[in-house]
Amino acid sequence: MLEKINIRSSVPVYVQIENEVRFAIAAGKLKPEEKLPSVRELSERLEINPNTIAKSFRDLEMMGYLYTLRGRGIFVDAKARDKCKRDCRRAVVKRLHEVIAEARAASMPRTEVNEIVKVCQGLDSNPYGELPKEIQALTR
Amino acid sequence: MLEKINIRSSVPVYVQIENEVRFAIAAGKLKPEEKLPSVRELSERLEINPNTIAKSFRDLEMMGYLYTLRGRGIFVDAKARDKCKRDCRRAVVKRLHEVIAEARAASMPRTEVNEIVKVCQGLDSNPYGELPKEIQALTR
Amino acid sequence: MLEKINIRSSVPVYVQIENEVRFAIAAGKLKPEEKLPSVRELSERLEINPNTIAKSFRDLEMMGYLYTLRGRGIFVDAKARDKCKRDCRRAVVKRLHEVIAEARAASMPRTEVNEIVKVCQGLDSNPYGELPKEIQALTR
Amino acid sequence: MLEKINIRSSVPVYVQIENEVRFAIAAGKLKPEEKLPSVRELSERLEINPNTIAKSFRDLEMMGYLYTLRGRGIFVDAKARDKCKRDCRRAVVKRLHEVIAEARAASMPRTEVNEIVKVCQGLDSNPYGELPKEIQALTR
DNA sequence: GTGGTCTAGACCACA
DNA sequence: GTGGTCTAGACCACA
Repeated sequence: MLEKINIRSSVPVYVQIENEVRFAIAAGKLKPEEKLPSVRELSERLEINPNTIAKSFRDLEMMGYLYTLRGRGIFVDAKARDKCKRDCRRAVVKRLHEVIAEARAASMPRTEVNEIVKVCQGLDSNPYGELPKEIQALTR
Repeated sequence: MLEKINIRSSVPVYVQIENEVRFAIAAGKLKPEEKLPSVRELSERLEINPNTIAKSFRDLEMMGYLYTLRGRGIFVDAKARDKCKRDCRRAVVKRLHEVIAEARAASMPRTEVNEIVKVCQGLDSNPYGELPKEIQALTR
Repeated sequence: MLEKINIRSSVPVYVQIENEVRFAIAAGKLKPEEKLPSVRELSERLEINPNTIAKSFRDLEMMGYLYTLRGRGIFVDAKARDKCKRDCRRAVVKRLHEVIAEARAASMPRTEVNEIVKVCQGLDSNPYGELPKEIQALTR
Repeated sequence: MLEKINIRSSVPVYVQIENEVRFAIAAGKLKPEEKLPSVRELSERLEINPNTIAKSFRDLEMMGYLYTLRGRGIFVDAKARDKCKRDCRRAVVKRLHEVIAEARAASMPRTEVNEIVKVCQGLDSNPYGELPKEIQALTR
């Protein structure tokens, strides 16, 4: 978990971290009541400013996914998974709508959009990493 | 053209303007060699600072979509349309890949993604405006 | 004369006109006391705003190259040729210095600069038109 | 680096900054991955508005010479040097062609051009500063 | 601390 | 009339 952070991505680092954690909770990789790695450990491992990681955890706590036990660490909320799934779905809906509306605005044929979706669905890649070659092939 | 600017969107105004122009070129609504409205006129019509409009036009010129004739105005480059289509396609591919990879990471079933795509494809909405009710219904 | 105006050049149209006239005087193609074409005729022939042509002629008059006889036209000053040669030389010196100093700043070897100069000296091309193919070959 | 900005020059300040940075990259004074001074620091040191500096950096980023890491700073792109050399060469070729073609148009003898080039090559002066006395001597 | 966005407005070059 | 340059300064996102 959290090995996929890409500081060159246009997606802010703190958003990438928040997303990684939420995706992990939604996917059941982070279990209810499981302890997260400490800010310090992550900061060193990922070579990311501790303030950035702390901000992500603070945000996730405010959103109700995590809770802090002072002196012990940060833990996954027991009811986080369902909430996570709903929120991830909401985000996906909003962004798919935006991209597809843009494609319409540029009068890209719907069939092309469908083909691109099909190729993307067939992969299992890091959203913030370099584009896989199957995707790069589509951009020509 | 260019009536859709939404100053409340998190997408910066200058990016919205650039996108609107590119979509219009790609869709053939702005013809090669056609003159764009003047910076001042747009600034008044859209109630946006002329510097912001000028920045968008400058960017689009650097990208090769527009060219300036001093004292006359700003025009659509003769070869802009093909370039625009390619670039718009590239952007759509990149972003669709990102969203769908996120959905995978959150282990959202592929069938759900397909359903959302289907609904979005059935609409013709402003990418930066308020979410249409059909889309809002999907977020619950 | 004055057929070489290129409205797409980054050199302003009025400067191109002024230069063309000065070069023609320096080269002896425009003789002392010779009458220039009227603003109106040039404006129509070159498809250039009459204000622009009038500005060029006004400037050239202020610089002492031309004089106006009201109702008759604009004429080349009798002593213009020597002055023109001096001024052209001055401009060439100033600009050659600037470009060569830039080449030094970018640490381009002096030998390369000399080679480029040699190729340019071998041609007889329009300064404001498209680059001739011998020059384009040098830019790779 | 960047001490040579001349606000009285007719070359716009942001262009001078862009050129200084490009020359420094081409000459190897700015190394790949090196961090540039911050916008604020330069703004204070050079007494130039931060917006102007930021514009230069933004342009250089769009041209592929620099990249930004949010919250960290602006850095030299790893592949910038070769690109820079090519682009600087291209600019020198284009401008040398223009000046020399002007000299031809004014029927200045080629030998004179060669002499001026020779003197310029013997100096190491700031392209945008005052003309050195050796050059001024040539303009009489 | 870093850079990015946007507004307001002066002033200029150009056609 | 057209766009370009530059300053000043507010406010924001990010690390």
